[in-house]
Amino acid sequence: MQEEKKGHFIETIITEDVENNKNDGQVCTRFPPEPNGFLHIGHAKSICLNYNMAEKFNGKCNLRFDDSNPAKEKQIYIDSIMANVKWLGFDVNTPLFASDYFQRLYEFAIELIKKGKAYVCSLPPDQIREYRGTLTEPGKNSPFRDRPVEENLELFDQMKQGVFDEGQHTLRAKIDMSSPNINLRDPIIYRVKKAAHPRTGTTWDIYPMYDFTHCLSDALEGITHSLCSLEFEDHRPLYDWIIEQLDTPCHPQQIEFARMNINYTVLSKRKLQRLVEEGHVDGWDDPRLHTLEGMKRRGYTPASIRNFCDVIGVSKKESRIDMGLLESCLRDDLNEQAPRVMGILNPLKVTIENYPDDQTETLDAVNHPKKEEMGKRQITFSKELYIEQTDFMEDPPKKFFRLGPGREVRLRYAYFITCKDVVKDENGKVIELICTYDPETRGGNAPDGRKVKGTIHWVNARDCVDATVNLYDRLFLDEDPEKDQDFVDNLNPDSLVTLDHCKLETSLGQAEPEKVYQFERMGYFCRDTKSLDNLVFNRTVTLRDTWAKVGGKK
RNA sequence: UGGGGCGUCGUCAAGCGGUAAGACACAGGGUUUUGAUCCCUGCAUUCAGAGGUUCGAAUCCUCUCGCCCCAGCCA
Repeated sequence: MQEEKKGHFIETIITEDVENNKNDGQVCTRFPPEPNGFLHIGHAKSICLNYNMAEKFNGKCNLRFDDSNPAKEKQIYIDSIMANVKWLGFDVNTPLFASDYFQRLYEFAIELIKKGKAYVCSLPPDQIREYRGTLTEPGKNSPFRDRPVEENLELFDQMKQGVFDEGQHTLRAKIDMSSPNINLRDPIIYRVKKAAHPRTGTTWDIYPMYDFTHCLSDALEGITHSLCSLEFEDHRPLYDWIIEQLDTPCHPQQIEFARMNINYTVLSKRKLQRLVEEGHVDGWDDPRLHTLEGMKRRGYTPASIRNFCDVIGVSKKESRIDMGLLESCLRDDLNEQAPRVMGILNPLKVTIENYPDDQTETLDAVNHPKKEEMGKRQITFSKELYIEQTDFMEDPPKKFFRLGPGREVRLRYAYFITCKDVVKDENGKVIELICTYDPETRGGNAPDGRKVKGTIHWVNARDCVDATVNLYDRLFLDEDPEKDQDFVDNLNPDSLVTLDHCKLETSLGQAEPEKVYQFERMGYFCRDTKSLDNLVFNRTVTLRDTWAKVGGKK
């Protein structure tokens, strides 16, 4: 009854199709990755779009690998892609492969030849290019364009038998060499390729090209709406042409949308690959990368990514989304889900001079301020503590609510403490604070109603664990890393800062991998899955920090 | 200079002839044992520009400008 919103343009199109009972009112989409690399956040947009449209209209979405180029495809990519799609929360129980259609595709090619709509061209690659013409000049017909059907059939069969080398012959669709749309200038639909295919091995010596494979695979699967990115808009006439020539089960409708771009990062396979190969990052799953593997390791949740894809919308306008929006979606989810803990990144020793030397007491701490069901945990307190270096200033400005000489603050869940003295090393660096505590403020409230401006986090120096923490920041300095420069020259030298000997509350010693915790006041962190032998945490994202923004600190 | 697309707030994005949704960001204010969260409030007399049609246009027409994609036996 409140469902009045129209949705994006693709949803509008599908809605109308269903209302008009097109395809019997059925909706079937597909996500068609080529297994030649790892998935990134841009793919997530397509995944969510396709699966969501299918779900919304009670249809289904096929995960279909577009594996028609054995020279570039590998099983590890297939495995990773499946794992990523599943991780995002979508069904991958029955993956499909274009390679499963190779025999049928071959038969379709024969049908085309018999109809006089395709021919074997024996022009070498450079000649094919020359004959194709340019953007402004028409191409010219191949001298092999009018080969008799029988000869075409025979040659094509020989191509299949493997009697020719790569590049010697191709099968081309006979369309129009003078078309202003270059894709229609007798496009190659089959080529000789002697590489072993991850799934079909060496059974084939010829492989269908994308334009031939994709539309026919869609048709064979009964896809109703074939959603792809803008650069395929020029291919649509070819998509339709092929379907129209052949006797196919249906004629899917190709609809194009703009792919995702995000500022301060790069998303193309080629660029990601270069970052990995040149060693600018740790690998495909480096937490600074927006590959799904990297984001997972960074601590991104599937829900946050799905929500992000939902929030950014779908249109035909090329856009660059603000990284801040991605982070906002992340924080939204993490704020709800992440249990709170305390951890000190840059420790500053604090000694409570009026606290009994050997005493240790236990205090209650809630795991989530708004979700009582997440329970409580107990933390210990003693004479020796650690607080964050940034929570103390020797000469604090008026608006600084934290600790300074003579100032009083609340230690979260514990007591009010007052800084009495500052201990420095020979270089004048503050290395320890001597404080007193008010025994009356146990739990954090003063019976006399006294207020403090600040509450800071802390850790018991006698009961904590040592950890290494990776602080990640955006990988590039400029919003558009490619503007006027090679993007690798724009890498942020501080995109990774590693901190050793961070002091965390003991419970974190058993932190589960892939679980994200909020280190109160510091951000969200998760155990690094690549270094489980040691206690290493990755910062997923910082907390919003108005104080830092005002210029209070770095 | 061929063809195909796109131009609405800083960034995304609704809008489909009836007088500019929402989100993020930003700026104020409130609550708060995270300077977090949460909660209010503000934030496009204007829709790339110029003409035109109309009682009325971001929405229709014309022209202009800007940006993206296409000449792989990649997808």
